[in-house]
Amino acid sequence: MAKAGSPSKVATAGTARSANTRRALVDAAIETLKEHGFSGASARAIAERAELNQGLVFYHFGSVANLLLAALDAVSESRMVRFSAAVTSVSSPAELMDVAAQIFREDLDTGHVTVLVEMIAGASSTPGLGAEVASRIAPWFTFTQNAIDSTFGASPFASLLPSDDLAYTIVALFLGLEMLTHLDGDRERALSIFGHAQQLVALLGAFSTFAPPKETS
Amino acid sequence: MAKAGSPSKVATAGTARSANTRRALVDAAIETLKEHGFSGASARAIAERAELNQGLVFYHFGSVANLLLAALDAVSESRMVRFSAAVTSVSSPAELMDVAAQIFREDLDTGHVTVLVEMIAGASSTPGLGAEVASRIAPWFTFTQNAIDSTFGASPFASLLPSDDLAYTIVALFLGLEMLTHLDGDRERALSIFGHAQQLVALLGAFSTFAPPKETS
DNA sequence: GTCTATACTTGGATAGAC
DNA sequence: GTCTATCCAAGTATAGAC
Repeated sequence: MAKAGSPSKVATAGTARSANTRRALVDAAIETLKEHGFSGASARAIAERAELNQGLVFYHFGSVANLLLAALDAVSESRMVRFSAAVTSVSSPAELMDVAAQIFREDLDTGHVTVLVEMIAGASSTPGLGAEVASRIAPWFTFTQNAIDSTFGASPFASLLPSDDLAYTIVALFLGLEMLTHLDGDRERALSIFGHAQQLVALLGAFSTFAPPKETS
Repeated sequence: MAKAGSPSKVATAGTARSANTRRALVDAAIETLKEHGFSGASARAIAERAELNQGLVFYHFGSVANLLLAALDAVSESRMVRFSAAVTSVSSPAELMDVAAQIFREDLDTGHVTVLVEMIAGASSTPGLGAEVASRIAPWFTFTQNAIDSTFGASPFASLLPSDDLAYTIVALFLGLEMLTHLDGDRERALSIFGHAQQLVALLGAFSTFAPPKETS
């Protein structure tokens, strides 16, 4: 499946300025994905933005698809760090909603979710890419599910809406809202929706007692 | 904005076999979008599938982007017809949920929503395409909102979740679920989620009386 | 080991044939 | 008016320079 070659293939540890070049390419790939989408993220376009020779894409990553996956890894990791930090300070469903809204706002500004969306949508163009993207999205489901479990876990609502399905739904909603917002440029619409969701959670809280702050292990 | 030319430009009524060629190209464009996504939907790929000369794309539609928009129009119209028919027989929120689940299942099978998703995600590649796609998505918001108003309209929940925001959310959820399902191939997951939504609506119905079947005008 | 110059392939677009 | 043969630009990939 992967072609054997001498230099880097998929992700050589490498040393020296190689790392700099790779980082520059990954950064440029992220920006290009945000600005011109998957179909606009060619080796030439990315290299031009990084002010590097186009051939370096293939030397360091083997293919454009591999570089884009590295870009997806980078944003995914950075977002996961940010998410984790934000969620640790959360103890109630209402607070979790606040964090979710805040995170969504940030993602809208930074364009990080756009990278996910473009990679998912672009996955169907290249054989095998879908599976690679899917394995990189998977952590988001478990992360979201954990966040739900540790706040809504003891709530009576948990029984009629399993947290894995809810997590899947929330990720889908994030992606869908990002896509539409990116399309129509109507930031306020999505933020208004998060506002309603916050109210709704508050209302649900009035009907029943939720789980107390649950420390992480 | 649009380049003036002799033959068809954007959508000439045309006559004779021209219409056949155009239809064949549109059909092939839809299939190509479903199978290879926006970035794989080149003039060559589409024409090859239609067994037509690649240059016909430009003669009949002026550009690949215009052909893809025509494809979006076609699926959008066909889905709108299907939707409208399904919704007219609906009189309660529970029934509306049934119809929504049914429609989603159909869209998953036919791949119609994939076309929307690919066009939205691909819009950022070509200047001006985003606005065109947005104007073709807009009817879906108003349609969804109308469906909500005529079933949930008199419900007390309408006050805490405006129907336009709810419609936007539902469209976003549709797109997001389709994207994820297409990625991981897990049909059952999305259908399970619709099942929970149906239960939830039923539960809400138990808390309060909903509006009676409201005839269209 | 790192990078550049070059080869080759695919895609968009049109001049001109029918 | 409809379509095809052809042109040029952009994309991927690599052989070879440093």
